[in-house]
Amino acid sequence: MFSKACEYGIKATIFIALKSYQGIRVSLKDIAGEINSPEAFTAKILQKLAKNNIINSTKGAAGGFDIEKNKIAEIQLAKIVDAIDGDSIYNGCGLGLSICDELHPCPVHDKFKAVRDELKKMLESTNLEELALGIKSGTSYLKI
Amino acid sequence: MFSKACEYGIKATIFIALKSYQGIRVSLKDIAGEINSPEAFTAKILQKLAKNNIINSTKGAAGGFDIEKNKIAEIQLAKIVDAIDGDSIYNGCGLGLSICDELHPCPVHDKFKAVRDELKKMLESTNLEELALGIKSGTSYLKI
DNA sequence: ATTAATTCGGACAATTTTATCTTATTTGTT
DNA sequence: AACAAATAAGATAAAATTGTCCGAATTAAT
Repeated sequence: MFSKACEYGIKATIFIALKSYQGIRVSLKDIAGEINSPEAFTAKILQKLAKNNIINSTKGAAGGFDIEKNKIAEIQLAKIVDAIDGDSIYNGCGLGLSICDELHPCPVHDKFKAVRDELKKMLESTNLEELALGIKSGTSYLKI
Repeated sequence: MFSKACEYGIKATIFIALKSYQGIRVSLKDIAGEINSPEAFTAKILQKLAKNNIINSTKGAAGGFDIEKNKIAEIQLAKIVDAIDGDSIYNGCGLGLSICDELHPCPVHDKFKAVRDELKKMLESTNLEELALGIKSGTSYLKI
């Protein structure tokens, strides 16, 4: 459904949010260890997230990544997905047509639209706070 | 959402179904031209569909691909997707965890489950006949 | 100032997906 | 039987995605 990069990006952001609530800035190494992802590849993804103003990155010793506490509840999953994979998942044509709309629909246009709209709605209505909370309370997990 | 191979596969199968209703067996060249796909790559996909008993392939002069008329309404989108992309789209974990279930869910497990279940339901309830009909009646299109 | 711990950025490498080419095989037609 | 028109199958190539490495830049601590 999503690219590997996007999967890592979502997990990383959740972990950073969780630690940010505790006032802790986390390093790349911590993140990669926690979400079980390749370090250097994760670094690239974090850079992208930082450039999209989803996370803060701080260079130097004692540097790392964090998110302002009061921003966490305002960051939707859609924003993360958009930063990494773009919006083609819920906007592009299901069969890859470059033009596909009500006037010139692909054979599955309507059927896909329903599913994609629900996906979009879900991504837009899910925020980082609730996801981080799930990890904190031990009802969900970031690895294995 | 789906791989390019799967997109081509779906479009090809719809076109083959449409022609099969008219008693016409279509060649690889016709198919690739109609759905605007690379010929040799499309050939590989058709082979896979044939091996999965979704389409028939006939070798030799006057050969090509077709589907028994009475099978067309029985072939669901899910069957085509499954043959080409497998079932990971609606069965795998949204964040790529190898184990992700009610007992050990990823942070987005429940939210994704809803969307994926709808996708699955849609794929399983959509059959080739209705898709081919859309093309036939000119209400949907296979290219551009 | 020096050092150590970090992220950044660019180059590179491996893997997967997509696409192509070439040769074999099959089959209808002459 | 020979030929032409197809698909099958394997090898190869190109492109995209995923993953790695290394030197540069930044910053806190000593």
